Amino acid sequence: LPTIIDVEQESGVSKSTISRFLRGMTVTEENRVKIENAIKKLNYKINPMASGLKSSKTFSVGVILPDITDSFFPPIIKEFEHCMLEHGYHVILSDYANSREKEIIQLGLLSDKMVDGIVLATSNIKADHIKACIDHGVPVIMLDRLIAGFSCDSITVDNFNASYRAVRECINLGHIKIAAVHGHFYTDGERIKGVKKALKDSKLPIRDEYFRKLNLHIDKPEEAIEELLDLTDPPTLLFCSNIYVGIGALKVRLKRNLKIPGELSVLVFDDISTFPNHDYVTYIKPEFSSITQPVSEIGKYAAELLLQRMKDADKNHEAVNIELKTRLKITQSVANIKNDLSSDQNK
Amino acid sequence: LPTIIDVEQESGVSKSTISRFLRGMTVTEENRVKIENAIKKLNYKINPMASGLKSSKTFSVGVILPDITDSFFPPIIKEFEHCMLEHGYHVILSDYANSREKEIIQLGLLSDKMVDGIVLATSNIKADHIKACIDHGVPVIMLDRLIAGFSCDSITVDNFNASYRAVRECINLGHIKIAAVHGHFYTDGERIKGVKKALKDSKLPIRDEYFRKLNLHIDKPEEAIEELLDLTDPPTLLFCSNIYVGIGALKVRLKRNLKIPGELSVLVFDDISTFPNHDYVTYIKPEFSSITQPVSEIGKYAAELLLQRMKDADKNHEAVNIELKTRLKITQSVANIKNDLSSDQNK
DNA sequence: CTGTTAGCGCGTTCAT
DNA sequence: ATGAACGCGCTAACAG
Repeated sequence: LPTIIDVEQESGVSKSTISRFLRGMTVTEENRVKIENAIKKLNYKINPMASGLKSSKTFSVGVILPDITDSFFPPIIKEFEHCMLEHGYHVILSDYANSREKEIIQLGLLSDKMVDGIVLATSNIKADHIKACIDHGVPVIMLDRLIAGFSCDSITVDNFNASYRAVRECINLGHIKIAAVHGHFYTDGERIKGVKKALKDSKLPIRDEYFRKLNLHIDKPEEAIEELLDLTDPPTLLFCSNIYVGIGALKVRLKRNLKIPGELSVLVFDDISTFPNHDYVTYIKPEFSSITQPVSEIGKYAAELLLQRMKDADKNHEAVNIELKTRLKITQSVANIKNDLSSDQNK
Repeated sequence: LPTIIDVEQESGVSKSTISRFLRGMTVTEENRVKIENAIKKLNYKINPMASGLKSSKTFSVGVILPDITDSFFPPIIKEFEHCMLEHGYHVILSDYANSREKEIIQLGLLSDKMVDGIVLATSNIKADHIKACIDHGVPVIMLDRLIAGFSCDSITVDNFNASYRAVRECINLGHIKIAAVHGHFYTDGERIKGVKKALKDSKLPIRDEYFRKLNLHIDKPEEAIEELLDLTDPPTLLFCSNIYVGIGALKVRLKRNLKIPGELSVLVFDDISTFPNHDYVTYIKPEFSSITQPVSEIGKYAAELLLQRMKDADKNHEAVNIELKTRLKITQSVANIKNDLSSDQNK
């Protein structure tokens, strides 16, 4: 492989001038031509390792995820990788298989590998590993999930507010008996807080038997949902705090031939039909009401924020929290109970 | 950051001995202790760029895919990344967005970046870029798709044989009017060859109007399927050459409330229910008959073959083609016509 | 098995 | 704007 010295000899220009040219600094028109010709002739490529040894830049960034087969992530990564590539960065993918320990290990490995930055969707509730990484000079952007009491750059969505507003809408449609099935992660927590706040603000009771917290790596949401349906006083509306619970609702629907919204109204945080290879669920009518996350934007903003942090890596920044807006779509899957009972209350 | 020289001073052992120790060569017990203590005390980490500058190894490999949101790939990548990590390699992800040109660019970029190896699911029909990459000393493993007339290490599945045998089974069940909807990629081609061979070997006619080749980036398989159904002499069995066509069949099924197998028997290459977040389709009965690909194994074998190639990079190997076995599952979605017509032919 | 020495290819002072 | 010289941190070839 040709080195910069070969270019030096071929072009007759000294290698420091070539090096300057290579990083976009001004060079005599005459030298520019000589250099370009020599580079083309030799098919010279800069050696990233030699370059990185001096500059301490690898031009690669890490993305650390709990599970790449979770269909939520690929669209985010796709956009992220696209943006990073435009700026000359490669993306290293790390799947930590929902293991908190492995997450910590992966973060350490990437940091040791001297990636220039990291995007992390954490499953941990302590942030020591992240703090250590940042202290080592590697900027970290938290994706989708935060850690309580830890301030860090992040990209999330309006979990709390979106859930709050969605449930308020359902309450306005007359729903009083509102249940929720959810997981035990950060996002689930925020969303359920929104649900409960909506109930509270509408002076509705929060009934413990209607709130089912699951470990979605173990528990089957469809079972929890069936149990809710089989209560002597079942809910009229089910809030599914994520796609897995939404899919659980779909299973129950298919299994019991459940009438939506006749027997149960359903609202899902996430929109199954927008997930990869899932568009066919739109043929199961009525579609579940949904809260759509802007996955491409999540990837885009993660890239932009990370690029910014890497640009001025030395400076101390305030942590920036970018909270993207979701889109609420109430479909026929949520019954208008109020209309049925008292149509005079409509404006 | 501490360097090997700091360890040298701290431990009193020369840096070349330290370097040897670091790459697992034998060292005096006495020195081992000194070195380990110094490393621990200083929290020394090897500098991958300085190391790579000498050894020309980055300990990272590239995976180049047409579309990471295609649910076929994430499980493969997951396993691949897992295996590579165990051997100290990181995985760089490159999505070329189904663009043949971008695929070529991405391969060049990764090769320039001096990754130690590459796994590629190509969309190209010429192999110049791959040849160039291998000539530069970067081993390439082709994944899922081959290029006609180009010999290269690869991991595929038994597209031809699996399709052949599946269709033979259906023919044995009495099917004569067999249609197929398929895409224009390598795998589709192999599978359709298998279908046609099965028809030929059973002395059944290959009716042009039953074979629909689509550009799945543009054409909607559900439309082609509906057209087949609306023929004056419609097929009794539909072969879907990939998951997208299978999903098209699912759409038609849901949209027209199609009776399976009453109005149409369906066989899909790929099993929708095994795709991420898709297990709920098992509640739509009867499940489509399917040919399941061993996705984890694909990732595992790709990793193993690549590791082997990187180990003895200088030697010239014969190209190895690993063809993994799929699993056929004929369900109630394929009608037993023969039984209905002539139960006396059963043994 | 150890330590000494000489680069790997490039970035970055300096003087000019 | 340019060229000469040094050093980034590590590995490998050598002599001991």
